[in-house]
Amino acid sequence: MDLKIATWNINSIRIRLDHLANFSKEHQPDIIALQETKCSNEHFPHQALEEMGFPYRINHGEKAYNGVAILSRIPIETYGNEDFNGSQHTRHQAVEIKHGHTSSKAPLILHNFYIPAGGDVPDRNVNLKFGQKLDYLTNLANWFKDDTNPHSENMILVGDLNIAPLETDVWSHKQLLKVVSHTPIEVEHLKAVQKAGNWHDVMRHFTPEPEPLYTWWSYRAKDWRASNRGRRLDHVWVTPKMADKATSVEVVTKVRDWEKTSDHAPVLTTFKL
DNA sequence: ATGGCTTACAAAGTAAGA
Repeated sequence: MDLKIATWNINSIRIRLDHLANFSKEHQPDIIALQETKCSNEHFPHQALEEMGFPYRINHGEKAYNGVAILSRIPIETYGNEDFNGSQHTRHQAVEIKHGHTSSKAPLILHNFYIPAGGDVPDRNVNLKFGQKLDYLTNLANWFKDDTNPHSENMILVGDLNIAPLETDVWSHKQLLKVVSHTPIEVEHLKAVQKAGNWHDVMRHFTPEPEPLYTWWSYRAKDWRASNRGRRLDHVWVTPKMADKATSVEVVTKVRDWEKTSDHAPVLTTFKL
């Protein structure tokens, strides 16, 4: 079977329900992992999402900020959520995907992350948020290394990781070296997470360097396509067992053109199970 | 020219994004 998984920092789920409906209709994803839902569980728009064709929904949100959710057409069950830096922010949700095509005994796990943005100044001595971002990544790496945590050989990790690791993941490597999201210390921390879980970068498998690849463009540009000052902040990673099952990845830039859209474009990945 | 915009909020200016 084909399994289509989208990841999208939607920047408020409630204000963009129509966009979500249009995106779902056009691309027919089986599963959508959302970040920055900015919505407590109490106000989560279950009915609208049910009508959109997502009978399985897991929201892990809070009022006003952060928040992750996973919507699905096929059964999913929670596999846990972690607070990796003690901030009590809702930034992680893992689910088991019950796809029913069990060629392997190991469960198929999807991790959805919203990693802290990290504030303005890339120095933990003057900017607490930057320290919290680095700590989140350090603790995440340790969590993946620790065999007492629930892991599977079949895992997919998606989300807004808020770091553009490669030189061609940003519009200007030189001009962004001191800008939070592309500083060398953040890149090191992200690579440590990648190594700890033996994660493979699916987006760069299909679009190798040095081809530029972005998923986020600032709201402030008059014409985001013309200036094209993008960054690849959103990612799709897989464990080695899942790497050859991925058949395509698309950054759906068309959505970034929509009226009052998110500053992140959705990323759509297809797997053959 | 990276902050020019965008969001949430027991609402008029803050906080936060990145």
